[in-house]
Amino acid sequence: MSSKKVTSITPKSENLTQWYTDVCVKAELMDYATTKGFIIYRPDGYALWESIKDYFDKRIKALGVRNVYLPSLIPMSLLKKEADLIAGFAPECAVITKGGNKELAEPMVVRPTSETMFCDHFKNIVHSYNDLPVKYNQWCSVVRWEKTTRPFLRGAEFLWQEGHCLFETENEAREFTLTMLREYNMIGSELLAIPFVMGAKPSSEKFAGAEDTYTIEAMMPDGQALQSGTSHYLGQGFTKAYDIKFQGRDNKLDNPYYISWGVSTRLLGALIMVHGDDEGLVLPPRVAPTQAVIVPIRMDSDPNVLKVARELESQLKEAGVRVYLDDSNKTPGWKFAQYEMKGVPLRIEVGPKDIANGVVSFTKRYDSSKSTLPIENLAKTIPALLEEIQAGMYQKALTFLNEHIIECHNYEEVKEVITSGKGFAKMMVCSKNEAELETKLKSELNATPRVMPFDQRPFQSTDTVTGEEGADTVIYFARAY
RNA sequence: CGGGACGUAGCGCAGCUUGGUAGCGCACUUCCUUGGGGUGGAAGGGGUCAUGGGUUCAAAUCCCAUCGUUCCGACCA
Repeated sequence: MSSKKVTSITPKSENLTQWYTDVCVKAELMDYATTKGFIIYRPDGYALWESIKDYFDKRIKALGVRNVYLPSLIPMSLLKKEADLIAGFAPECAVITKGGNKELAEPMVVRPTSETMFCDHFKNIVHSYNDLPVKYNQWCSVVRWEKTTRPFLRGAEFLWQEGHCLFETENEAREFTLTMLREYNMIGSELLAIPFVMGAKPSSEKFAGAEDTYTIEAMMPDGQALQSGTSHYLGQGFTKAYDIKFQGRDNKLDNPYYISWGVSTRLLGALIMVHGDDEGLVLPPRVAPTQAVIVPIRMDSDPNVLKVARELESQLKEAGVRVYLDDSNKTPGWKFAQYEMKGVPLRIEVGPKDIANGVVSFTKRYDSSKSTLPIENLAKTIPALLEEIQAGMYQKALTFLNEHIIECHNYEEVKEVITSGKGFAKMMVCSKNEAELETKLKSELNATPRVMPFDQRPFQSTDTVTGEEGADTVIYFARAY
């Protein structure tokens, strides 16, 4: 391969964070905005979010969730009603104190999350058990005044969806909390080709005001964890604080059970990190804005090339493939590098030799494998190939995840796994030791308990660190983004 | 929020030490050439040197401050 003349990306192995930033900028997913800490979503970046949104919006509507929109500004007094929430979010709130030239009687907070606004509204619309359940969601942006920001992974403003639902009973609420977590997991398995670890957060990592927080955690290339989506069982804490009451079947007043759930544009960060390589972005076909690019070879000297390429383009479009024919006068080599950088899953080459042989050449982005397909029937074989790529990418990521969840039998092994970036340290823990363990791993290894996976099959009976008998919990510890 | 690096054309950089009114590569425009891994050539267009102040006859260059980006930590989705 010749030296990269147009753009170059820091190798992934040399400096992962620099590599990540390079890919975000050079694959034209985002640009930095003049407003500090904020980014501009460029078309190729926003398209990824739209894919996720389109997919997920259909899914939640099928579950009876309806979309709403609430104000982006929250009066300070309203936010303060739930003590844990304000304690958790106050340090990162943006506050507006003036309207026009006039000092506001009460400061307004730009929403960091909307539990308070939803609750304030819910108390007006919920009166009886007949009004339940309420299943609302909103697509919006939220603002959190972060000290340090990274494109997609942590920004002062990010796009997300926040689901807010009320139920008559605890069981229904808990069940839907987990339903949504499974939906999040499917965004990974069905769309982004990212395998997640599903499970519960230990209490120290729970959402401010939640009784239980469930998470999907992704494995980053450096073995660190990325919390990629959360679903919270909030119990009655909020509904009591905000005085939401309904008359039950027993004629008595009760507070409904509340849950909230969210995924954000952080998923784009996960997508970039999990699949990207030294050549740039690698996209799974189902989210890729362009699924296949056709590169004509020697199109000027052989007029037949462009003719065949155009036929192929319209054939594939008709078959529902998001295809792009690059008939610009750039050289093929330039085009190859360009679309690799942008992560296009499949490159199709059409040249005189191919036409003579009755085939097209193709290269899969994710594993660089090259082959040919007969030129007949491409409207069938290309979509099948794209699905094969999707599945291949998921398998590759799943293998990586499994190889980097490492059972640890003593503290030395935990230390080795964490400090050498090998992945998640899978530990057996006696619940009574959990708090102490957290403190120890936090201070000594900078690792936190990421998740208590739903798969709680024990791999030994003794506590990984203390060696005591009676270890009852499987926990993954890791460094986190 | 601490520590380091950086800010000069769309991108990547040189120029700064030793002040004298801005340059290179890529990208862009036109033409030719080439075309199966970033072709080669010719002619062009594009910059109040991050911002503000100071020193000076004169500042990209020296001094002070501010802002921004980035990397490494701490903190948080």
